[in-house]
Amino acid sequence: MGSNVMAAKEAPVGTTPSPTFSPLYRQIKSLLMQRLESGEWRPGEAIPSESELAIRFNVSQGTVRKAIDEMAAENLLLRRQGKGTFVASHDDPRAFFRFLRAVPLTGGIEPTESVPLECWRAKAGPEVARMLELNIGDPITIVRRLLKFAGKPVVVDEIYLPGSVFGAVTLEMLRDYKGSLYSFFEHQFGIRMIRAEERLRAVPADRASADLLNVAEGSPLLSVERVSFSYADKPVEWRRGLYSTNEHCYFNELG
Amino acid sequence: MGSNVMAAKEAPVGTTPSPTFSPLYRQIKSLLMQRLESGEWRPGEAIPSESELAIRFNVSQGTVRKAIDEMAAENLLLRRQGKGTFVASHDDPRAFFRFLRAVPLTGGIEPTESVPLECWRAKAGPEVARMLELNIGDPITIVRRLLKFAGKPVVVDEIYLPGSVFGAVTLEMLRDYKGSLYSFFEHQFGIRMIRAEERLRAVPADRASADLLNVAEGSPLLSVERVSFSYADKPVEWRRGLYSTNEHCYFNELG
DNA sequence: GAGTGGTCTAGACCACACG
DNA sequence: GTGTGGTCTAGACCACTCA
Repeated sequence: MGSNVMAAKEAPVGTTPSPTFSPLYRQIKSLLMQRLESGEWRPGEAIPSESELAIRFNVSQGTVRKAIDEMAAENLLLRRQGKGTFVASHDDPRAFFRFLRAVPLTGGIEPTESVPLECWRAKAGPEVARMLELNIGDPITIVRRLLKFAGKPVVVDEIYLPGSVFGAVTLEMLRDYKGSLYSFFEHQFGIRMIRAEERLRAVPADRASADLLNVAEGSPLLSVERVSFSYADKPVEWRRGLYSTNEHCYFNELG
Repeated sequence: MGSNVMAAKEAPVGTTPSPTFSPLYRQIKSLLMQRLESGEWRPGEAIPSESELAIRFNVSQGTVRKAIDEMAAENLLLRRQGKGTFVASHDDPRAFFRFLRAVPLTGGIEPTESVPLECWRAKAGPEVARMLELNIGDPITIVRRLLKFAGKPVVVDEIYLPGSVFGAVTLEMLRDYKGSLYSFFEHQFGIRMIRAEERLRAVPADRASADLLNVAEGSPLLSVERVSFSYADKPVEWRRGLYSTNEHCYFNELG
């Protein structure tokens, strides 16, 4: 019908048969993504209603709906019937469990507790620089913390953060904060993690980790290396966790 | 409009505010699931077109579409524009990678090869019985096999199957079959795996596994225990894999 | 009751595959 | 060209939340 936000076709021009065709709802999705990335709508806040967005973008409500559908499926937005559509947040316990796959072998759930151990500044070495798309020597912030399940130590994490964003993190801030680490990043630094890649291996326990986890030096630990991404696939955290898997395991569902 | 396949509301009757409301498209989805479970449409085959299903079920095409959308999102169906909608199959290499998360540390992909080692009958012990929802003592079939990446051994699997379904499996059949194990199950036994749960731990290598994987006895291995489910959440496979993670890792994406 | 998301419909048109 | 899935629209009505 009426003229839309942008041309329905982004000029093929080239020789390929259908190079860059993008349906309207994906263009709307892109616009919504831009709003999220720019921080115009913050985690936990409601975005405008479907009908208002439809008017604003000059498309039908169904088209807005399909854009939001996809973003809800990607856990970027959260729909609540009768209330509105909200920007996903790590304050939500569901997000917590999506990013922590350790569970007791016995089944059930146990109360978890994050114990920050250290926090210091350093310069990025080659590996961290590559993972976080930094230059070697760029400032980074490193956090070491222990994760306890039902009071028992289960995971030691070493977390590498770009100093440009997380330079102000201190051990005190971490200790004082009530909530998950990602919730902390969200509120204190305006960075929301939306996706992560993990690589798992089995490794022998080093002395320091063995002591922290109450296992014998050299006993097998589960090494979980993670790169977390914020909007626009920007890597903003690299971490390595060592999991004691005597009473817990890493749970994963394949579909 | 016209009368549909079933009542739009399944009589609340009780006192709860909205006990079992199920939208039309979910009822359609249930009907489609029944067709899949019954084997009326087999893996790889096309199901009737959306418009035909809409007529058959006396609903609009959009409603059928939404039902199929959900099933496609769950990897039960596969849509191919211009061709039709197909029952998902493990012949599809994409399914293979969804169920095998081992990748080279160096990145890239390597050719994989499954080497069946042994196949024998046994009776279900307490653990297997629980995992496969069998009775203790029920017949089971056990398969041991080695998974090689680029010619090198990386995973030893021990696979427990209910004898009632997989009693006819032999080492020769496994050796002769070209394709993945789940593809084999699909074609030879009509069982399609649609979902699996994995529990990962780090364990010391036993002598036999160490020899097969060319690692030292006692060195850390990644233990991956898996229960696979077919339609209607029926568990039909339990397996334990030991992964050598010196040159490979288990890759997982969190969203 | 007003506002929001959720469902369902009917119809038009587009993109793709295949003969 | 015919048939399939994919997009987009417009409108009606349902379910939920909150004031």
